[in-house]
Formats: sequence, C-alpha cells, structure tokens
Amino acid sequence: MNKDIPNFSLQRLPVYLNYLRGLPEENNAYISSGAIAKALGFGEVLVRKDLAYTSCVGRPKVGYLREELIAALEEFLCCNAQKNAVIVGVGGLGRALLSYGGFVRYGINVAVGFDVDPEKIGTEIAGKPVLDAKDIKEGCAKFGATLAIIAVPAHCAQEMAQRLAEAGIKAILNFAPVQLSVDESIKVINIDVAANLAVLASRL
Amino acid sequence: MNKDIPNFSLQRLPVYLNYLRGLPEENNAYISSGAIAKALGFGEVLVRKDLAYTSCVGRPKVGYLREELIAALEEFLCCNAQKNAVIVGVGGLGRALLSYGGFVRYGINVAVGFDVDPEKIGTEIAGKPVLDAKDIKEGCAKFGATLAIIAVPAHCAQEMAQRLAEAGIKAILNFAPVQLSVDESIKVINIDVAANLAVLASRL
DNA sequence: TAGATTGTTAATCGATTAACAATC
DNA sequence: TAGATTGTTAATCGATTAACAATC
Repeated sequence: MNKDIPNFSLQRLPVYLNYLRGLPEENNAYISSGAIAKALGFGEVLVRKDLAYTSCVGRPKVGYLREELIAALEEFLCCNAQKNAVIVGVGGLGRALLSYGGFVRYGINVAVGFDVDPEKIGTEIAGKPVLDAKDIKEGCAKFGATLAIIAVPAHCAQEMAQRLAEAGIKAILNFAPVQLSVDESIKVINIDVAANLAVLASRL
Repeated sequence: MNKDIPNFSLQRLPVYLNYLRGLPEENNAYISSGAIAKALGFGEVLVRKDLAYTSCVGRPKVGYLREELIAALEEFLCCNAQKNAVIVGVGGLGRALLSYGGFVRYGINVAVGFDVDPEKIGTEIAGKPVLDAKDIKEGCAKFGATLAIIAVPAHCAQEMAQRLAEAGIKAILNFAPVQLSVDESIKVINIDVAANLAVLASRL
C-alpha cells in the first residue's frame, strides 16, 4: 500500500512530520489542512491529498488530531522500524553525517563508516567505528545495513556502489556528482550540494 | 532569457555538465543526445530539449561538439562569473562544506563561515575565517556574498535566515529541517538529508 | 441550523514522450 | 543517396488545483 503513493507526495511527508513535531503542544491538539498549507507554502487541497495516503482521517470542522497525524506519518515512513545505514567515505561530509543526530527522527541508525585511508581505519567517530572499505560486505552484514550513503570523490563512487550492491544494500543516498549504475532494484537518490547552489545562483 | 527555463530542466543542466566534464577527451570530440541519455538514464528527446535552452546547437548526424556544449552549459549556469557564498553554522556539516572543493566547478567561492560558538569565532577552516554570527551583515558585505548556506540546528535557522535577508543575500540553501519564511524575492532550496534517506527507506 | 472543514471527482496545468520533418 | 541525428510540434502522462458534496 505504501507503494502507490506518488513520489512527490512521499517527499512531502517528512516535511509535514517535521512541522507537526515542532509545534508547541498548547493550543494545537487539532490542526487543519489550511493551517499546515499556510505554514509550509503548499496548497491546502494538496495537503489533504498527501495526508490521505496515511491512515489518519481528519474531522470536518476541526481538522486533524495532531498526535494521531504524527503517529500516522511515522507509521507510513516506518520511523518505528529501526533501519541500519552505513557511510562510505569518511571525509568532511561523511564524518559530519556520522555525527549527525537527525537520522533517529526516522528510525535510522547510522552504524559504521568505511574509508580507504589507513589513518582513519580503526578509529571511531561519534562512537561509530571506521572500517576498511575493502570490508564493506562484511561490515554491512555485521550491522544488518540496508541503507548506504556514498560520500567519496566522484572517481571512486561507482566502485563503492558496486561493493554496496554486492553487500545487499537496498538503497543509496549518493553525494558524489556522478550517475551510479547499479541494478535497478536498488533505489538511488542523488544530492549534489554544489549543483543546487549553482541552480540557485543561475536564477538570480 | 535564462529565466524561462523550466525548473526541472535547469536542475538537470549541472548533471549534463558533470557528465561531459568527466568524459575522457579521446574519441569524444562529439557526443549525441542518445549517448548522453543512455549514460544518465534520461529520455533522449528530453536531453535535446534541455540542451536547447543553452546556446549550443547540435549537428545532425554527428551530435554536439563536446567542448562547445560544456562551454554553453558553463555560460548558462554562470560558472565563469564568480559568486561569493557564506555558510551560517560551522558544525560538522558547515565545516565540511567550508572545506569542500566542489563549488569552484560552478564559479562559487565559499568565503566565510559564521557561528555563535566563541570557541570557533576567530578561527580558520580551510583558510576561511569563522566570524561571529552577530556580524552576518558586515561579513556578507565585506565578501560581496549573494549566496548563503544555512547549516544550523532547526531552532535557530529562521533567525539566521532573517539576518541573511537583512544582509542582502539573494538565495539560500537550507539544510535545517524547517520551512524558512523570508521575502519571496529570496530563492530558497531545502535539503533535508535525513528525510531523503527516510524516503528511500519507506520505498523498500 | 449555519459555518467550517474534510475527502473526492473533474478540470487544469506543466513536464515528458512520441511523431516527424529538416539536415548534414 | 541513405542513414543518423537534430529540433519542433502534437500527444500523453502525471501532478496540482478547482469545484463541490458530505459531515461534524
């Protein structure tokens, strides 16, 4: 059932969840689609359609029970099922993401980092071990990882993606500015920070 | 003229540029839309339409002259006009982006970081100064910045956005998981890394 | 009851793809 | 010339918005 939600709607669900979690509890037991829409800059019909994919139903005249809506979004996004993730590449970005506390909001545990640098292998970052990138397969198995983040230079990203595929990883968040070619059963989202800033700049 | 390109097309231009720049020079003087499409997983008509927004015209039978296409994409994306950017929040992520070399590909110079932590203020990261977040306005002016990256915790992002707006910043790349409310003349792109991973996970 | 708000069906809008003429 | 490839116009597809009945 989670499968037939359109991509654009799915991508907005975490936005709703963050917004609702950030609301002060007083005076916000119920919230309307109109109020959510206004706060986030979406159309209010769009909000109702998006929320309709979750199990939460609103009440005419009053809106949605905030706690119920949060719970429904968490359920839809599987926040309560703990998933394990690995990070390949412990440079500046990889290191930052290993230390970042924001993944727990979605039930994601970033368990381990991999790198090729002998200086880094064997160390710990934020209590997470850094292992040899040669041992991706074993490491992923050991930590039961299904998710991976690639934060290596462009020229080694494809090789790392291949190793992650062999390790049985199901989805990859790729920060390297190259198109990864992996089996199409593996989901990939690309984030190119510099390109995003360039797009902004070119709109000025 | 740059203004009437659809958003989705614009977002693909850096992808083309990265791909073309990464091609070995031998045997790649010319490249066809079909070849680009195959490498990047797009439709080939889409590639031609996207590239048509640049000043580069392809030649039937042979394709696009690679160097010319790269130059046209660089021109469209203003890679040769140097833009200055600032980063607000020098935690793990801000620090990583201050040190990241990938912005120069688009003519973007990340000049300075801001933070509220007295321990960080006055230090340098990758040769870039870290200034007091109180002095955002002066700092932006000094470095002639038009772009900004917000990499602070969610609860202070809005305040920093306001200061950036006062400092005359024109576009913001926001990593904090909150909706910023700023004058609509200021362009904003949000990147929520954890949310992206959560979306991937929920598709499994 | 009247008013506000939900949920759904139909209409619109924009992006992608298909078809095809132009051309090297 | 024939074949490959571009650029463009029309068709399709999917996402958003508008209209409106249902309901608390």
